[in-house]
Amino acid sequence: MTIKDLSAQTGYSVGTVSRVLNNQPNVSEKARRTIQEAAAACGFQLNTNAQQLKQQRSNNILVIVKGSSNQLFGALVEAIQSRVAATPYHLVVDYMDEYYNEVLRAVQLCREKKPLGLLFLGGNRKHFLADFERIDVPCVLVTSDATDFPFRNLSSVCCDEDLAVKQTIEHLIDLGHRDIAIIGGYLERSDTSGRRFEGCLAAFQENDIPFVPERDYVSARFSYAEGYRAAKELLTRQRKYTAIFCMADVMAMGAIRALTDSGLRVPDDVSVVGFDGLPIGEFIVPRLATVSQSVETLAQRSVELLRDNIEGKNVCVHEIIPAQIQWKESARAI
Amino acid sequence: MTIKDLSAQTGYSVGTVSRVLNNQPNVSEKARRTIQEAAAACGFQLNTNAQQLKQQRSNNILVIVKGSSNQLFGALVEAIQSRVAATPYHLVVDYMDEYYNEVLRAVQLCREKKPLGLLFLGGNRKHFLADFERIDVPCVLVTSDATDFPFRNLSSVCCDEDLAVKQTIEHLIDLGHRDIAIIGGYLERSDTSGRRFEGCLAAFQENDIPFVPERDYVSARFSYAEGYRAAKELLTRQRKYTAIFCMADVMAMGAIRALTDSGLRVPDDVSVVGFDGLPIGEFIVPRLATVSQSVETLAQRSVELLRDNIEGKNVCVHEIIPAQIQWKESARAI
DNA sequence: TTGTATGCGTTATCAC
DNA sequence: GTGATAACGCATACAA
Repeated sequence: MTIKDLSAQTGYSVGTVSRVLNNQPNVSEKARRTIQEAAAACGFQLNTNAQQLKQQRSNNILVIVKGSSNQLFGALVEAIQSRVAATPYHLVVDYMDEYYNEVLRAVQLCREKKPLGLLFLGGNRKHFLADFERIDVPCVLVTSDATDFPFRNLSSVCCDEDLAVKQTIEHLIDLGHRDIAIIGGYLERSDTSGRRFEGCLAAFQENDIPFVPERDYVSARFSYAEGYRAAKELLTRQRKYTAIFCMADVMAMGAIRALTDSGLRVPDDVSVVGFDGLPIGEFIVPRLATVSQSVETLAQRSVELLRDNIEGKNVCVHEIIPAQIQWKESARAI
Repeated sequence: MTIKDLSAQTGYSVGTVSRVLNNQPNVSEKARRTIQEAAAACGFQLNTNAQQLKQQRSNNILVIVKGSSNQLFGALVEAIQSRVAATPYHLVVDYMDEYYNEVLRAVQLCREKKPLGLLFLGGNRKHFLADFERIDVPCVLVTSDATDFPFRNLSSVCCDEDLAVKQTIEHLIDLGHRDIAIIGGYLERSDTSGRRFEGCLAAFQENDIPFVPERDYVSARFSYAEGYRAAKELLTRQRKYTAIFCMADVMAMGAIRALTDSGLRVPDDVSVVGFDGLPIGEFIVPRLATVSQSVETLAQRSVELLRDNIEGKNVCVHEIIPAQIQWKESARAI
């Protein structure tokens, strides 16, 4: 079934059929009705390949997701999905390893899929500086800040993570904690971790709390298992910690399990704070104290921004969304 | 950049260029080398739309996911993704609400995307019987059984869920439990729930354990929040339960939180058992007793089966994968 | 308002 | 082994 068949069937030319099917003007009401009915009757659908070949573009928005064990991104993809569903565009999702080069992957996919725009869920500074110039469609970097990148087609939406982390650590300090350990990502590879690390450092320095990265920081991937491992490792170190801040909820949950397995109670013996605000955090025992990023807001703003740019607004915006610090049962005063 | 440019650049005709780029025979080694080098030099990539328009098909495998809060499917998608990445095919993922009609959606997407084959993550019996005949590409139903469907292009891969559930309940009975409640899906809408429910009934009947669905069964969606709600509801009922079996780990975790909030301890006061074997289950306190489905095996077999059929084997297979019952801390003998 | 004709980038069928 | 050339299904500029 092609527009040619539809043309033969209705007596109108393919031109008119095409115009009707694309809701274009300059078609008589009668022709429109006739053709629409005929199309509906046989469940006609335009051939996307022919359409896109002719128009030299797809109507896809591409999401590039760094790391699939990061549940936050899973939730984000879902939220983005439902927002894009309300637009004329299609969403194509591409997952890749946490530490691969997302920009090179994007360059590749742009050639292959010719998307209208790109959403990066997570991104590494070095990769962008090295190769982003090769991408010419509008992009939005989500959960990282692109303010000081020299690219006119790259917007960003993220939380004020460093500030939120700083305030979180400071609140731990207010609660009486002096021996605080951090579990986070590999700083040399993860900008997100770097930014959150800055927040930690600032809090420690301004409050004269001793913190020696080599001793008090453990690197891990963003997963339950690695959070578990990292906490176990902390327990082998000399210093005795009363609080652990984890740069992701999944790590925090792994850490809580590790502490429990070692006979420590959370929060009685050790307070644990995560980052992300995953739904599951509300349901574990104890409820997880965390820095919550609004998945809905992140999704909404990034899709809106991308749409604006796809549709010609041509603005490069860097939005900061406030993170919400949620003090729940897993942290306490000492 | 098109094969025309490549043709002009290398002096060979578009025919030869096309042959080289598709690894076809009847090309001289010299031509092959020259053209491959030229293509590599400018990072040439065939235009998928033109290709698929000409060939009248895509090289996509489509996954239709029912319900996105079901973490099991999330894990499955990931596992499937990595397996398909090792094939010549591309994976396109489509998410839909837990209770929509996945078959109608599939019919629609087949017209639109012309995939080589379909993977259904979850499926409803009624929907298949009503409309599946409209789909003519190879399909695999994952996590549900399609043995008694009259379709030659529908295979299936799933666990022996009813048996596993029956054994699980029987083991609860062996542990001394007599007052057992069930939290599951809406039976009229979820075949999966129906099948697991059969397992429950069989166990109760064969062991003469009283079970009245109206009193001892609560319907919920597959999410943390609904598991929480369902458990709270159980607590308002007359009967006092010593064990709750939940048809999904997410429900079980919600239920544990609800019990804890009501001053009950798990497993001391109430044992809780889930279904799925999600990674997080290993990390919550207490570790979740569960019926574990091997995500890896499900993914592997369903992709292999689909590939076989796409590549012409034309067999319709229904595989049963053994579920593993894992007794962990959230259940105990009384 | 409608019809006609051209070309998008590829593959595949022929001739050579 | 290689080179023309005709489709594939559609959008669109232009003619009517």
